[in-house]
Amino acid sequence: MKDAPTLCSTDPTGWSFASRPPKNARDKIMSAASFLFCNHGFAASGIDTILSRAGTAKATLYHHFKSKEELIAAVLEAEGETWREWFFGHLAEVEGPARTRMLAVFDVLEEWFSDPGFYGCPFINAVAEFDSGNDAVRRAADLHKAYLNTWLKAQAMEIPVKDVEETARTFAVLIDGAIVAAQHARDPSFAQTAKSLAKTYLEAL
Amino acid sequence: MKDAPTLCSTDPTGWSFASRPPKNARDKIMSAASFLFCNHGFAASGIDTILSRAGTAKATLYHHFKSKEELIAAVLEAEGETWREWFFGHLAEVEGPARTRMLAVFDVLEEWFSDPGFYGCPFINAVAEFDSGNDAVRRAADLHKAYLNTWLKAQAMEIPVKDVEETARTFAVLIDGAIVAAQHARDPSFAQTAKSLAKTYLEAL
DNA sequence: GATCAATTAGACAAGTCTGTCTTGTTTATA
DNA sequence: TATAAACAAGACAGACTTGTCTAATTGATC
Repeated sequence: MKDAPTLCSTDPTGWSFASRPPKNARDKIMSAASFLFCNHGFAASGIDTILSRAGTAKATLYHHFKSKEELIAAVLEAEGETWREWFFGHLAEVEGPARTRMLAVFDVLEEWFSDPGFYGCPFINAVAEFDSGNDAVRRAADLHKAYLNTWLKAQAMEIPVKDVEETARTFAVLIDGAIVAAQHARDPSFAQTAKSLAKTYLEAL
Repeated sequence: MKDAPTLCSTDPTGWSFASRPPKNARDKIMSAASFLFCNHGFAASGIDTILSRAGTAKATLYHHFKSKEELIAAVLEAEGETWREWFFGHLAEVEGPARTRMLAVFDVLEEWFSDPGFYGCPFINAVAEFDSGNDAVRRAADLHKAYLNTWLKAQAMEIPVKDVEETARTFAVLIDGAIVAAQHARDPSFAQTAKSLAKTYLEAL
């Protein structure tokens, strides 16, 4: 896996979205939008600000995306894909049984939390801001959660555990809790709090 | 304790903020703003929309609050106070040792999650939307978290546990995780997932 | 070299946003 | 009853919003 996370949060220069200097205008826009949405919120980031950061023309943005809403959805999808690639990539490198991999989740999370530009999970933040007001956002968030849930269930089956679904739900609570607690307190070590809780849970199964 | 929660989320009519039919214009504005901020987001709720819902005049709003930012801060403070009164009030009624009270947290949470108008935690949502962009919001969120932390530590000392601070952190992760998971999946039963995890944690101490 | 898509630059429309101000009315209280 | 605070109604300013449109320019491909 790459040594540095490739999330939008990790690079204040903003060239972080996919994989370094974006050449075409579309990527430049996505990169700038990712950075601004994640750091200042979706509604708070205006089209003109995004364009000014991207250094592109307005007509170009509306050539690639039919509306701001579509841009938001595209950014969330791309951001999610980048994140999952990084996250699951790290976990795939973990040696040992599925149980070890499940616990390693929280070490990878801590690395994420430790990034100076960590802003929380874009999907949690997006649902917090829009919730019922934007179907595309909800769909993107649901998809992201589904990916995570699938991975967790696969690990749980491999351990194996009796109630795979419940184990996945348990880890979902721990992951979300660690993210939010770390974001609010600006303290990456909440990942370790969640990890030792996860260890206790697995031992008690 | 009152039989019905008094949170802004619980009453679509919007007369829920503090304690039923608000008489003065200030309360009407707070009530309308609470409802709209919580259900549609802070940036998405315009002053005119709030005024139209509150049935008050614009000059009245700016007579009581010097800006929208101040209104947001006031709403968060009031919303937090109402929530804590309801939450800790419920828990104070729980009979038995501190350990039982700690676990009852998740039953009270489930009741909250089960409200049809449950929109997640206003503070989590506010930090997600503003984060670094609004000091008053962060202060209100920090204060809310501090209240919860104090309560958790008091219970942990009463149990008693060895590391009071770590137990409080553990419960903070569980509570935040349950809130976010329940909000995203629209499934109140995540409270019980967190509860059984908490039980395992306390038993393993 | 010609053609077509991508892009730039910016004016512009039409609406929304917060916040101010004026004028007059209600309400509570001393 | 007199006085002051609270409130209503709404015009208005000025800035900002998303999105459209025109016109000129670049770049790649046939």
